[in-house]
Amino acid sequence: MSHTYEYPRPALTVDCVVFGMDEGDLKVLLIQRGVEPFVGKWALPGGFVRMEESLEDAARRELAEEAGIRPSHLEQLYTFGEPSRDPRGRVVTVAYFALVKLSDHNVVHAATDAREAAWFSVWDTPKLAFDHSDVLATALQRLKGKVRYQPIGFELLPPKFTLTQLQRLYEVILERELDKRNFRKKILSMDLLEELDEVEQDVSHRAARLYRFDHKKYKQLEKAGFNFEL
Amino acid sequence: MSHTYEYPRPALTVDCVVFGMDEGDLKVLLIQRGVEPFVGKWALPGGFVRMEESLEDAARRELAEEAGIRPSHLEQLYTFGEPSRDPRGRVVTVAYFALVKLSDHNVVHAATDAREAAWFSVWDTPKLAFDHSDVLATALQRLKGKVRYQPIGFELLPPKFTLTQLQRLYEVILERELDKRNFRKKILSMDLLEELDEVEQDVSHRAARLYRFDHKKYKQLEKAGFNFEL
DNA sequence: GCAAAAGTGTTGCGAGTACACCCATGC
DNA sequence: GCATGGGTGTACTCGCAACACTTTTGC
Repeated sequence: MSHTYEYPRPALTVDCVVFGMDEGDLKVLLIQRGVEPFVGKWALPGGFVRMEESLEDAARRELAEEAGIRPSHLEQLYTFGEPSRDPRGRVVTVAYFALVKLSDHNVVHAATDAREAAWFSVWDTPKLAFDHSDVLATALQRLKGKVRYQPIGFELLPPKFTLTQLQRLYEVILERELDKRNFRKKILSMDLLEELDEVEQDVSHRAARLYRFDHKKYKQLEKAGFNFEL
Repeated sequence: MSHTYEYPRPALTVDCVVFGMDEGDLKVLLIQRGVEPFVGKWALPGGFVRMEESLEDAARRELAEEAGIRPSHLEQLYTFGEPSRDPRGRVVTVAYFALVKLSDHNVVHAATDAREAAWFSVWDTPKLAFDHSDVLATALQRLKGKVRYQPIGFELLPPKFTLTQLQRLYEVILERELDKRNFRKKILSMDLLEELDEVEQDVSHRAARLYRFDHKKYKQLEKAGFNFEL
């Protein structure tokens, strides 16, 4: 055991920005804090990293514990380590970025340890604890950038979706309107969507055809040098 | 002081991948380790984060201490935290990505603490300590991706450079040849280069005109919604 | 029959790519 | 005078953006 171990160390946490799409509204999962500091304030789900788990495992564990959520996409976002970011002392946090299908039974059970969990529109969140507003802003930026050149948007939709749903998703994330015909042309020409023999139900107008994203085909095309774009 | 502080914590380090461009060869800075583990092996410069400094400050400090280098570009790359990545125990490292102008007096003094520092071609490095090969690979990927949509390539060149130098830089990083006329047309049309009334010296052929990258103009255009691309 | 959303093609423009020759300089 | 790299313009292609009307369904 080396001498380096005798120096004081920053504490290490993970925090997760979990996005979900609810009927054309982009939501983020927040937890109401039950302990000091910032008791009662809303914050990103997260917690301390244990000695024997990887960072990603820690993120998954916290999400399961605090909200009963198993994200369909999870990636590391950024590490925040300003000395003053936590009033308790030096705490460095590795932020993760997650996408979930709200359709799944990801209906957010109340958390294990008496805190509350809830979905907020990303355009209208309360003031957050710590530097979590910065973390959220960074995550939004990442989502906006990445959705255009990687097909991660599908992780926010139910397995079967209409093209209009897909278009709305892009419009909300990119914060601009898209042309219906051009959008359909582009996305269908990539040949990544499986056209199903089903239509949406219970709508009071012409029912739209349902599609499924073909993960396998995408992996194949990707290996062959194909690049998803918008 | 909360109970959370009584749990054991991972140690926290920073490691830096520093790139330099040497006459058409892309180089990375490595340090020969002077202490266990991996004594004598080559590794990325780095070290433990102190309690009172930010992560970026830690990266800058280590670069100054170990190699006397002050990078012209420094950004966070990725955080590596597999429990088994360090034989001494749990060590999480925040990797940084740096670019330096080799022309500057960044000639790598021998390091402070008896270790040696040297530049290696990125295509021909020795086996590295820890998971530093993964870190290097991640950094190369980032450089390759980022150089196309952000004008960071200039941080690898001397303040005054020729268009051919610039083109070689892109060719080396992107690992493909570019067309001279198209390259010049594109880069000049962005109006980011200041055409100087000077030419390169001491070449045994027609001397090329020198240019300078206009950082100020770029910042302005960026604010106005301009996007650099290739 | 009316409201509401689904579905469907064509055209013009601009950006990217491919491509070859003469010029200036040092030796 | 020859070797070495510097410097320059055009034509074709393809992808992107703009744009409006008919169809289906529920009420």
